[in-house]
Amino acid sequence: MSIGQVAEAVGVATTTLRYYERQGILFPTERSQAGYRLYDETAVRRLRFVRSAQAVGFTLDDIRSLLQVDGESSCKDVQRLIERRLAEVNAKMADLKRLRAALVDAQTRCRRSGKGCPVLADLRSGRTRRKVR
Amino acid sequence: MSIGQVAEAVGVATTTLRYYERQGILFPTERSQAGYRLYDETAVRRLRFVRSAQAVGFTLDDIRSLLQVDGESSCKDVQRLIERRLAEVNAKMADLKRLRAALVDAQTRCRRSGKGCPVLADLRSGRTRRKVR
DNA sequence: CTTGACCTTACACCTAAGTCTAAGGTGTAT
DNA sequence: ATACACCTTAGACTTAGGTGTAAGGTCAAG
Repeated sequence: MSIGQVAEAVGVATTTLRYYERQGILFPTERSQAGYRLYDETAVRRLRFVRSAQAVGFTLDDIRSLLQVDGESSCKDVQRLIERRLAEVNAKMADLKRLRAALVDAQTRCRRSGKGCPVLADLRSGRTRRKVR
Repeated sequence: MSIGQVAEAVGVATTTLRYYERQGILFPTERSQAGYRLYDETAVRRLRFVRSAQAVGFTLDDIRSLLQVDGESSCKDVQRLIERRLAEVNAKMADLKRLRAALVDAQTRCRRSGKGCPVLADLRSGRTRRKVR
């Protein structure tokens, strides 16, 4: 398969495939006599793997290690990555919850106020919500 | 206050303060005769506000609009802005929830498996969870 | 045999939120 | 008066994940 066919099959730009190659993530199995990259079916699967992993928030760095692990090691490395990512997600959600509470609070006070803006007043007086992280 | 004092007070690099100035987010109230930036207390409050907002994922662009409202606009604008932020925050949280569910699921299956990695197997076979974001 | 779609390379550019560097001016403590 | 910490500017660099451009080679169809 040519680079364009693989790209088409997975829904990715050909430039992205070349980029992945530079990043050590996906290589063509061979080159045509004209120098064209030639891929086989496993490239498509591998590429889909990359995109799925990205969709779940893994970086290309993470994915490179995942792909290196792929084949021999137990789940240990994968679990470590998941754990780390999960901690990040949880922290972010806690942050967002706090922010949302603050916004809802501001909204409520804003609606109740007859004149003047309590939120602006707060902001000006520096009464900001507690510093996060 | 000098740039260094403000930076120290808020726990930010002086270079960051100059960067914020270039970005139209925080300006010194005046300059010393030598050209040194001079800030007052409101700068510290404003800066803390910026850092809090950043900590929960607002971009400097977002923050600039928030701060612009601060100066002159009416409560209506603030409410509109709050509404928009709230929608963004809720969307972000929904994304994160979906992401977390996928991660937890992967983790669970990972832990249950005796040998081989079900996550890698899944991803390799292209059986991905629904795409997030 | 030329047009158009596709491929190659190398290199520059993009966003975001800064950080680093060079080359120089200022303020103060000893 | 000199060492040292601090300040100034402009401009280049950083990370991540690519995108865009220039200049050219290849392949199939008409």
